[in-house]
Amino acid sequence: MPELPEVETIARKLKPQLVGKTIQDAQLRWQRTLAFPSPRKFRGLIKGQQIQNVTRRAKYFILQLSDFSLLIHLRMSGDLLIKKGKIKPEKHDRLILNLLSAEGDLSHLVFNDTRKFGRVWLTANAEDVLGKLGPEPLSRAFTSRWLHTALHSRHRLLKPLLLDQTFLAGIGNIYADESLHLAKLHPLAASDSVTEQQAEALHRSICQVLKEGIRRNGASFDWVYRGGEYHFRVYDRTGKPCPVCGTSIERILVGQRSTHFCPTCQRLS
DNA sequence: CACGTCACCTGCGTGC
DNA sequence: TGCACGCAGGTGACGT
Repeated sequence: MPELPEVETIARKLKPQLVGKTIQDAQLRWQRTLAFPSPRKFRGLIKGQQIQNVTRRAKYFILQLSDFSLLIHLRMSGDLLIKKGKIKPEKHDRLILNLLSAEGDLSHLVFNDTRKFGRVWLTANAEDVLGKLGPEPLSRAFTSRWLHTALHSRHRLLKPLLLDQTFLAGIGNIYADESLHLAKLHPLAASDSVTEQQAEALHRSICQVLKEGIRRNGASFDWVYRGGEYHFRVYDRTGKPCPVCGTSIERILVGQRSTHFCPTCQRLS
């Protein structure tokens, strides 16, 4: 489900509710949700850990604990919720952490994930999981110079390259389509054919759509994440008018992923 | 190295 | 109403 803006939105909301809480116990309700370590070790290690910070790297949540990092990836259908008091698990709750505040109040961090693709890691070395990720698009490391050079260091189609988390980390199917449209670049363009001006436009567009996503608290789909108000330009708008020129938005498959673009604004040279 | 295919999962909308 | 089918925000393991 969530891409960088959705994860950032959730992380900002969770942080004040989690920092300072102590993890009393964990209920793992779907074994494969836990990527590392084994369920037995996980439960032993996480008990008594205090949550010291909540941050984000790409589409991963990082819960900084006393002695470990708890990393969470929501993949397609995951969500993180806080519930207060006593609770009974819902159908798709995969992991529940029982939390205790300094005042002795009970609450729960619930990882709900319909499709079971989401994963959780408990590790002393977060780099083992995050080490292969490309730069953060909203960091100072991501510049249009870097992007232009990086695009020319490979021969790939633009859209699949934007989705490659080792190239640039945090963009998913929505924001890839949205940034290519804003930059007036065709999703099937070859990465090493992009001019310096086009790379500048793409850099600007990526930053703009991600910031817009964060400002609007992410995008919403009625069946999963609610509350966000990011407005799609092309994504999920097949047959509807391009907001720039009015041409009908087209949908094609690129690398097995649904891809939306304006055939007038985004020419393949 | 680049790309295609499949696997992992459940649920929803569509059309017959 | 029932049922088959296609589709979904992600990633990783294969094979060519």
